[in-house]
Amino acid sequence: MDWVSVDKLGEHVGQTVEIRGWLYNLRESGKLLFPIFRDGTGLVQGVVSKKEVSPEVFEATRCLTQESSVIVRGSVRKEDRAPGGVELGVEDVRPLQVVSEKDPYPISPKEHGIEFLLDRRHLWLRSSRQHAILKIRHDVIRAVRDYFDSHGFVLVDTPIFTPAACEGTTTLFEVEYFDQKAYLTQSGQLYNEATAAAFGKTYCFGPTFRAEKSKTRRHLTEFWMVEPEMSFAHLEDVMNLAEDFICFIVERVLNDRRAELTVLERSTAPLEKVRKPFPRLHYDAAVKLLGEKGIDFQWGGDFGAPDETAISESFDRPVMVHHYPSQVKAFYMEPDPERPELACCVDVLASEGYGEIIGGGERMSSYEGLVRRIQEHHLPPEAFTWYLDLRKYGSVPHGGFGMGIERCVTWICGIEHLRESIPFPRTINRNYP
RNA sequence: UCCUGAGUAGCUCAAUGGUAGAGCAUUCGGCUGUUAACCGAAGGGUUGUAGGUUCGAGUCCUACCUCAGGAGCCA
Repeated sequence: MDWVSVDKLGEHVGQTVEIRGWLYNLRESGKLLFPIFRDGTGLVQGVVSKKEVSPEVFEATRCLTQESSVIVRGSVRKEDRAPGGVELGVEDVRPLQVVSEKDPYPISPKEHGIEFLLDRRHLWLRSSRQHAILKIRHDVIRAVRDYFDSHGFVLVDTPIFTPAACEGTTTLFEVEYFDQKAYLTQSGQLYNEATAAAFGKTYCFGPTFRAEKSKTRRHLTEFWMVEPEMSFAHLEDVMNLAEDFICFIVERVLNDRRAELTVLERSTAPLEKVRKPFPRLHYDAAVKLLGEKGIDFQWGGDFGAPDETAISESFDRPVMVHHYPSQVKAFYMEPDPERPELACCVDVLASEGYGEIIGGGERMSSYEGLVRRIQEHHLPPEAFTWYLDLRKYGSVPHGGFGMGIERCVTWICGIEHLRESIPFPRTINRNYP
C-alpha cells in the first residue's frame, strides 16, 4: 500500500490511507487519544477511540512519546474544527522507534532560549516556524534562479578557494592550500566580470565567507549570495535590474507562500507595496535627509546601521541609495564622470528598517584607472593581473550587484534574526551543529 | 576589539542579605471532542567557575568563563 503525505490528505476524504511520520504531540481525554502527526508536509490530528481499536493499538498510541516515528493507518474524515480541514480516524499504529522517556525530545512546545535552540538546530528544524521560514527561503532561491534564467543570464559559478582578497584581507578566512595559503571567497564579483565578458550576462550563486567579528542579528560568517553581472551596462541598468528582481521575488513569495507567512504572523501589507518604481536617493540627498531627521552625519562617510534604518523608515518600499563617495567604497567602482569623487554604486535598503540587502554598481572599465586604484589601495598588483586583462582585451562598461539571500529572506519573513533564515547558521561563536 | 546586559530544576522564569519556588516537560492516577487541553500526585538543585565580605550570600564585592545584542565592518 502506498502512503499519503499529510498535505494531500484532503484528496482522500472517505478513504483509508497510510501516513508515515512522527508524533508531534499527544493529548488524552479518558478513553480518547488525540495524537498529532507530522510528516514534513504538514500536521494532522488523529483520533483513537478505545472502543474502536484493539487494546494493543490503543496502548501503543498512548505510549508514544514526542517525535517517535510511526506508520499510521486510518480513515480520512472531513472535520471543520481541524486546522487542515481533515482528521484521521486511527485504525492502526506501528511505531518504528519510540523516543525513550528517560531521554525525551528536548524541544517541547513551549518557550526556549536561543542558545538552547541553536545547540539543537538539527531538531529545531522540525518545528512549524522553522519550516515556514525555510520553505520561504526555498521559494526565494527558486525565484532568484527563475528570474535570471528567464532574463538571458547564464549561471557561471565562481570559485570558493581564492588566491587573494578582492576587497582586502582583514575579513577573509585563511585556509591551507597544500603548501600555499588560500582564502574562502567573500564575493564572486571579480570572476563574474570575467564571465560577463565571456557570456554577456551571467550570475553566480553560492556560499560566501566573511571573518567579520560582528555579533549582531544581521551577520553570519557563512551566507549565500547571488551576484548578477552585465556587460554593456551602466549604473542605471544595474538599478533597474535590482528593482525588477526584488519585485519578482516578493511577488513570488506572496503568490506561493501565504500559508507560511501566516504561520510567521507576517503582515503582508508592507510586502504588497513592493512595486516599481523604488525611490532613488542620491547620497547627497540621503545625507540631507538624515540632517532633517536630526541625525548627526558628516558628508563623506558610510552609513551605519542606525543611519540606514532612519533612511529606509522614510519610505514605504525598498529605497536605492546611489553615488556614495568613492573613498568608502571598493577599489573597482567606476567614478561618476561629472563628480569623480563619487562612485557609480548603489545600495538597496529593504523597507521596515531591515537595512542593506543589495550592494552593487558599475565597475571601473579603464585599464589605467584601475591600475591607479590598485596602487592607491595598496593591493598586490600581481594578484590582479588576470583582472586587469579584462580591461586590455575589449573593455566595456559593465556592472552588477550582490544580494544576500539570508537578509532578503529575513526581511520577507519579517523575522528578527538572520540566523533563523539559514538551515545551519555559522556565526562568530557558533560552528555547531 | 569596545560598550551594555544575562547565567537558579531537562526548558522558561521567580525568590527584601535569613527554610531555594512556580509553570511546562517526565512518571503515575482521572476524564469520550481535546486544540501549547484540563484536574490530582510524585520525582527532579554543587544557584556558571574561583575567591572575598558577613553570624548568615542565589542576592553584596573582585576576577574569570559562557551567552545575548549593540558599535565598528558589511550582504
